[in-house]
Amino acid sequence: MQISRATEYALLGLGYLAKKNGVAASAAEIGENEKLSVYFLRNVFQKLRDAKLITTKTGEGYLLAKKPQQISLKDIVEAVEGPMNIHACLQKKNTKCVRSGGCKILKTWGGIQEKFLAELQKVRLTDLI
Amino acid sequence: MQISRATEYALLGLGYLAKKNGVAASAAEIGENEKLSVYFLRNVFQKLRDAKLITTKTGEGYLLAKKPQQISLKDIVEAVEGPMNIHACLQKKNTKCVRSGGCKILKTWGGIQEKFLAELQKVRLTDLI
DNA sequence: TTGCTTCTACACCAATTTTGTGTAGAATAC
DNA sequence: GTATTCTACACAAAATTGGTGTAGAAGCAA
Repeated sequence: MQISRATEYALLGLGYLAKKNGVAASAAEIGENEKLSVYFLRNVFQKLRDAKLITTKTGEGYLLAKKPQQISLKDIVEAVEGPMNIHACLQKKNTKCVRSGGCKILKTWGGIQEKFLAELQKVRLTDLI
Repeated sequence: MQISRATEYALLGLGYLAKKNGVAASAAEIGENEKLSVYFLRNVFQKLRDAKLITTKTGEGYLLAKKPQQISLKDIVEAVEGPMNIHACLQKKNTKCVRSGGCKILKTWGGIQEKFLAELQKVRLTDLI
């Protein structure tokens, strides 16, 4: 299991913004300073904007929408990767599981996922810079 | 983030073996009963064998190598997906990170990963069937 | 021995996801 | 108006995942 590069882009980009402390930074500037593909960065930041973690100003760049303290790692990961679902049941929704142990497995993963998300929630952007 | 289908195959297959309680089951039998691709199942079981979670007997099938109580979810996940590494640093090994917040991020993910693995370690195959 | 079953160790391929590129256009500031 | 930068796509290369196929070896039983 791996955290995707997209999430890493988000963390580095947001970290950069946090350090600018309220001053907007363009995709070009962030890419330059953090050695990231500007093109890919733009895609990732679009998702962060959709999730309202940043605001944008055409002609100026990106800004954090909240204080770094108020942005959790969970917020970031979910913004970039979509709502997390550690275990994807092979079964289609609304059909009864045909497998011998299916549901027990699902419940177990559910518990693990909850704890994992709780850990992500604890970490704030301020802890990463 | 998602658990791969391969892991799901492993869990279902191992669960099936656990229920057979010491009687060997062939890939064909497991595939039939759990509604899984026999071809893919074979690939996954090869990995479980390399990790010594199961033993094989040509002509008969697969057997658990240990008691279900002694096989943890961590064992299974690591056997199938390889040693886990939640965060893959963009940086090449042995080069200093050029990014502004890189190392802090890496350390944080490391801690989260440890807790996650500890959770997986707690769960035994017996808990899944 | 022969025949049957089943695993083994590949190689291969299709589908999907991830990562990255490119561009026309709209918004904003100066 | 001009320069800058985001926006909303579409596109494509690369990597991964999921799945298929096969020749061969190993074990077992008659």
